[in-house]
Amino acid sequence: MRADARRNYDKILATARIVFTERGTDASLDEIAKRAGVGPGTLYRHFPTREALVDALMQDWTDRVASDAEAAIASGAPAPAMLLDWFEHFIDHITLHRGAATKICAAMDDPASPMYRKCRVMGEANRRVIEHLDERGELRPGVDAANVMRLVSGVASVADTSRAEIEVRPMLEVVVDGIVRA
Amino acid sequence: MRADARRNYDKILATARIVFTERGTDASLDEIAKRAGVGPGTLYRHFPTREALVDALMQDWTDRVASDAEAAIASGAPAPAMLLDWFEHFIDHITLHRGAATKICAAMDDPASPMYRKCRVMGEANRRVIEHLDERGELRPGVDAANVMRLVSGVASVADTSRAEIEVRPMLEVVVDGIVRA
DNA sequence: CACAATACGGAGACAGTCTCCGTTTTAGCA
DNA sequence: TGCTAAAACGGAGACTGTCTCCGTATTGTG
Repeated sequence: MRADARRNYDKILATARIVFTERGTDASLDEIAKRAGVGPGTLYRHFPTREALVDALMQDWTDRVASDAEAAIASGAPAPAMLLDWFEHFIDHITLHRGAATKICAAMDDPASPMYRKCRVMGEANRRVIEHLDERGELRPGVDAANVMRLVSGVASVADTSRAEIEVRPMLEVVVDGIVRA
Repeated sequence: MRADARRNYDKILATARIVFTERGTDASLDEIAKRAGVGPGTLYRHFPTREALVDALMQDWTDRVASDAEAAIASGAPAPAMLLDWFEHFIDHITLHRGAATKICAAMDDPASPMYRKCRVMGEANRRVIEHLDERGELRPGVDAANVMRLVSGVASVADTSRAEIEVRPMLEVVVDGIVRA
């Protein structure tokens, strides 16, 4: 990659991070280009779709999500506490920008999406937490990790979509009660 | 309302029902106008926003949702079966068109939305089912109906958003397990 | 330093939203 | 029925956002 290309790539990303935070993931891409001081052509060459740009912004999530999962497991807390902690971290990650959670829900089961690989990493992290607890015998029989992830993403999506400030905690508590052994 | 106005109103609604089903709730409003044989001005006069149009299409949901809730209660089934049945009906209603569930999630806690009143009716129906079961002593203490509705809407939203065909049943089972008395 | 390869960026085609306002239709009334 | 004010129509067009094409500029390598 040429030096000027790299420069613009980084500039666009930094600007996108700001604009998406200000205005949500539906913000105008041309505006991002303008504020980054590049032409729209440049933006679209680096990021052919909005999704590709959002995806690039999530670069470092992947690692953090995985390490959050490991930390939760390592804590050795009882199932309910461990799950709540893990779920809240999970939701924090996928609601970084308004509208992000919904996009991730869409990408989760769509192998064609550029975000799909990251969703798989998140799914993997989640699976590890669930399986760990399952091995400790603290979950109901038949709990499916993919299913749990969808459910938690749904909670994130509601919170993300809603105009009002929604408390996710009470919803997560229901989910937790629904999967830990009675 | 003048006769020609009524005629156009109905025509637009009928066309919107078709187009939204074909293309989802993001379809072009001008296209709906064109296919309905009216000018865009006419469409926007009757339905100032997309949301107002979607809302008008949901006209008859309200009644059906309420009667579904009554039917569920009248069935006298045990809590898990009654809830599953009710939740599935609920989700059927709010996923009538692709993208509808997400719009409803947004409207649910936004009194300014034209859909807000309908959401309240749905919320009321849900509350009745939950409270009925609570009175029968079959729910865990502290279950909050509004919270349950958000959770179930989240499930609907995930299923609606996802490219793949998601089974809602397993998710609903988790929710049910999370609210019925252990 | 020359020159190919690479990248830039903005003009503009296209699509969707929404409004304004001159024209047409309707309904009530003489 | 014929007239008229009020109501409604509808389409031209302003505006905004997406995305592409291609002439121009920048880079880095021999």
